[in-house]
Amino acid sequence: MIRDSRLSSVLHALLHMAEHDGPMTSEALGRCLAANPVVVRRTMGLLRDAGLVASERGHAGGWRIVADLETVSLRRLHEALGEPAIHALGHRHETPSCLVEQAVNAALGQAMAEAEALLLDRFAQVTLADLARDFARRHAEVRAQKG
Amino acid sequence: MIRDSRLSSVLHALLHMAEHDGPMTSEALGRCLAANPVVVRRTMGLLRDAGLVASERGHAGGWRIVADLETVSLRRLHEALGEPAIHALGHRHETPSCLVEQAVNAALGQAMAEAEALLLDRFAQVTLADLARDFARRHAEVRAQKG
DNA sequence: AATCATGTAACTAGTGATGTTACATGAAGG
DNA sequence: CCTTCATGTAACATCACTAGTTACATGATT
Ligand code: FES
Ligand code: FES
Repeated sequence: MIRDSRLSSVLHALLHMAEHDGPMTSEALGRCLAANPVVVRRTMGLLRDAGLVASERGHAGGWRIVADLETVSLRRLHEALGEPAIHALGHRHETPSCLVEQAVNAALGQAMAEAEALLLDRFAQVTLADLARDFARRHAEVRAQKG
Repeated sequence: MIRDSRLSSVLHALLHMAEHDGPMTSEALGRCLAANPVVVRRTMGLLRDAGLVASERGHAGGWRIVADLETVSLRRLHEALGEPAIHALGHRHETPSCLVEQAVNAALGQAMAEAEALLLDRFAQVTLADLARDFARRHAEVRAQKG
């Protein structure tokens, strides 16, 4: 089980919703993601708290996007999910008194900080609209091959 | 205990060993790392399998470095540890049939691959000797401040 | 009123490093 | 020889975290 696939999940869900008319229920999204509806609510609830989606109960209820696809970047979604840890590696002690460990943490920490900065920068430069366009391109390719 | 701190641990241990005459026991290293001696053996055993350190039993036994500090990079240590996953994030499905998920995985995967490549590159450019020199510099700084 | 769908709490499952106990194996010293 | 020391390794517990599941309350629509 990979550690955290929520960013991947919400992206899949959001693009689905973008291509879909009207709200989508947690159960429908759960079927698409092969995930449990309660987990969908749990995760989408974080996006709702961030003002990116809205939820409604009752008949014809479900989830819908309330943000502009052009302005929502992967980084904003990452933040909406609570900025979970990106790296699986870490230090043993954060603020060691030992000089050796300080040297080790400095070297490791700098490399990891650079990698994290790069990743967040890439995340900031990709929007939901970009992904929707990429999907449309892939879709057209497949149709062209079949036809 | 939140994440994988083995690379940090072995770096700390190796630099300790580098500054120390004769082999160091797992118990002594465990005291320095605030770790269990069995865990030390477990982790150092991977470095031994990679030919970076040697272990001996009995009186005056313990661990010692058998590689050149100048040639052992953080990346080589990372490999010796079995190249554990660097990212805490991941995809839900690796090879999805759904085009939406393919687009999502492509975008996420590229960003993560770039970040991982950068991190491994930084790891490749730092050797144990570099860290030892950094430690010596910090040590001199502290002595200068005290004196 | 019945139905649908979210909101949320509470619990379980699975994963992987780390902690711990226990015992076998081999090397040095007496 | 035999005691001591230290590694080698198995087996199991612990911890943190996401994901899965069950159960029930709440609110909106019909
Ligand atoms: S399963 Fe619905 S588009 Fe991915
Ligand atoms: S505790 Fe020994 S140098 Fe870090």
